[in-house]
Amino acid sequence: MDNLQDPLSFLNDRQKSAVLHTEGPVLIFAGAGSGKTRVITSRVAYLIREKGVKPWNIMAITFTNKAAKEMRERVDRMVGMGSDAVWVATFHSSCVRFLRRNPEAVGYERNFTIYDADDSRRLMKQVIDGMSRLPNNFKPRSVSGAVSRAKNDFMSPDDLEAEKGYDLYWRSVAEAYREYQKRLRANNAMDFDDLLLNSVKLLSENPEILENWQERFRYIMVDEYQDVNAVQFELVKLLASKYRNLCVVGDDDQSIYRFRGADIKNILGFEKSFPDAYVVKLEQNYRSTQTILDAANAVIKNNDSRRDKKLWTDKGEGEKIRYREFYSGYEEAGYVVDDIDSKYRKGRSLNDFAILYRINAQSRYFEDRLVEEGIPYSLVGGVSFYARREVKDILAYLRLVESPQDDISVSRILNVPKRGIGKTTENRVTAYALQHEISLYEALLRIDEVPDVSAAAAKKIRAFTDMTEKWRACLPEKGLADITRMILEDTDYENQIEAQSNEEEEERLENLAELMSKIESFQMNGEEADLSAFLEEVSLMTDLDQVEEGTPRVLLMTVHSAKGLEFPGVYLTGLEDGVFPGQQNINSFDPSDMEEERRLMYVGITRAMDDLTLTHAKTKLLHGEYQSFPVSRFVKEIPKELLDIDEPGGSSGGYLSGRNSIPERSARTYRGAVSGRTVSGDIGDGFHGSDMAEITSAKAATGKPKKSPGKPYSSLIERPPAAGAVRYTVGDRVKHLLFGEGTVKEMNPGPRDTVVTVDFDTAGTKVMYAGFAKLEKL
DNA sequence: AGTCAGCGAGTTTTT
DNA sequence: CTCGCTGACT
Repeated sequence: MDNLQDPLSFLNDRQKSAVLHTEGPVLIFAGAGSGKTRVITSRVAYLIREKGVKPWNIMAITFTNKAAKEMRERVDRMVGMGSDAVWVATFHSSCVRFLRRNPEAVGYERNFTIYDADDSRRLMKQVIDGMSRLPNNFKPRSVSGAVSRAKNDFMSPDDLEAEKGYDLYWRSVAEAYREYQKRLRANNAMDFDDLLLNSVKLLSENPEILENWQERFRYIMVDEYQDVNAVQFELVKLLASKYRNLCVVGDDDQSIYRFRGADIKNILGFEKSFPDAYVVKLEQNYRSTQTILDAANAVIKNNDSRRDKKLWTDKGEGEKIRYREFYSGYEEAGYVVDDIDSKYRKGRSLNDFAILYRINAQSRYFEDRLVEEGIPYSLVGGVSFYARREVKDILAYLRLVESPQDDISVSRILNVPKRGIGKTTENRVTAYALQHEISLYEALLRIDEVPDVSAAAAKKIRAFTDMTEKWRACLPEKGLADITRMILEDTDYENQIEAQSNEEEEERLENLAELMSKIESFQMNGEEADLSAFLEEVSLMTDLDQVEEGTPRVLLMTVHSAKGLEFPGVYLTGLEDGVFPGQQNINSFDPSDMEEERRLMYVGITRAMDDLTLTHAKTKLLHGEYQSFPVSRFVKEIPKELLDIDEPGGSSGGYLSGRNSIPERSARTYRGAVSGRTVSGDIGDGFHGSDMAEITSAKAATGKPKKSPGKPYSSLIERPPAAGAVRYTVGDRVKHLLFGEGTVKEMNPGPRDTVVTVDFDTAGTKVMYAGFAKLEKL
């Protein structure tokens, strides 16, 4: 006990009061970096050590596995013995545990499958394919989104139809929704929304089960409360309604998940649901310099719907925030990477830096540059490891072994790798299954009864089901890892990949090896490391959860992913009006859309501890076309005196020429890359300090201009245009493929190519590279 | 049954 | 630009 920290040490007065107020509802407004995790963990420790509360009567809910993991570690450290009985989990994994205990109460079997967004979209596509008379623009993606939003609002298909059924589109959404739910049920599967929804159903319809959990969780704490949606709020209310010891911690200014149903009203209106709530505001920030906080405050104060609060720190003023403007995204990335590089040379760890952007598509520029410079990086987000095709294929096999009712998995792998079971056969089996209301797999087992299937096809199908049955039979004695190996072997999966001999082949095999080793270490670590536990863990895992500490590397991620993290040096990039904030939010009629973007900016700024750099590229490749963007309105909301502004004169930044002074570094081998973007091999030798021509020729020399993040030179590097392409001059009328006709206003020699400004008759003024614009003189 | 070219469309953020 | 789908061809 003695080596454990006193729960109240290192807390300021406000934090202390939040910890000491253990009974009844508590609402903590915790500004960015105000030590909220410390408050929650201290509270847990205080409850156990000073109030004699049993560890198993305490629940702490978070949104991400990462947050849960961090909280778990800190609780362990502070509480010591018995801390493992404290329930620390995410909303989703908590729900899975509720549902696994009483699946029958919501009409499911214990081994139900969890569908991720991709599975769910596939199912929706099947549903839509089976519908007649579709409205225009009826795409799985948008329908899935609409259904998800309905679910997050507790709306059933009937509700949806009742509310919006006058409209053909929404009537069809309701119809698809109904069928989608039916099929989920038939597949013994739940999507992410169902995990929450069915948990609420379970608890609200079964008083004895609810009572059981209420008795268990006498003290409940919810982190990132601003992100809860209606269903999550209901769940929390149900669990807390008996003892009412509910402590929620959040920051309305950091609510950035509205698009997936999070409702800021839940935190702003908490006192309406719990009028006796004790409210604490934590405004002292322990993370950032005053300058950074001033900037954050200046931006966020432009939002109307928020609790007024103001972050402060005693950390001192610190450096000014650097604002840099560039002509292109390429230059922007060059600046950021070079800056990191020079700090790295001065002894800073690469772990000190994060490059943040609004949209994942922007990562390319930075990846390319980091690869050129030979700087290790990890990319969070994008296509996550478990969403990669080959990984999902193998997981689908495993799911099939676990739950034969899972039609989505069956149809995914029925002919993967190719085994001669074509679409025609699949359609026949599917029709038969639908008709007889059996699962696809069941129909495959009864292939002899399915009409019109050739003997040859039936034989192949029997080979497939025999294999599956064998795996299922072997599972109990062989275990997860061996079964996976058997699957790989029996399906000849790896050889099939090799046979394809395209350039992703190597990467795919690496991913499979990675999956295999993940499975092995999973099996080694847990006591109940069986197939279903693995599938469950994997289905709730995200990229961010896999970021490994240790290896020094720069992190690249979206601002969304960065929430909850902090870095000494942050590069907040792509600050263009139209990108951040995004065009659709600029166009939106709903002012709260812009407020959400502004909160995102606020989150981005407040990630920085000491150094913050804001960058803006005037021209960017978006939707396959160069477009010019003005600086983000959010940058303009920051008082000038907080900024160190250095706008390079003219269109070419001075830093590019300065690059030549960067000495060569020996080639470095690095690996890592979350999300399977493993970067390895000798990279960057000989090309440092190169100019564009060298890079381009080096590219040509490799003979592989194909873009692949794992390989040195991406096709996204802007190349010089074909020579002699420019046949017009200022004042000429020209025609553009997309923008139509216009007049050339300006032509400036850029660093690599002539920059043309054209005033289009209908599309407005565009700035573009002559080599790319392919303008035709009229 | 499988392959491949050509076309069109879509692009935010994620548990 | 890049993905995914369709449809024609082998």
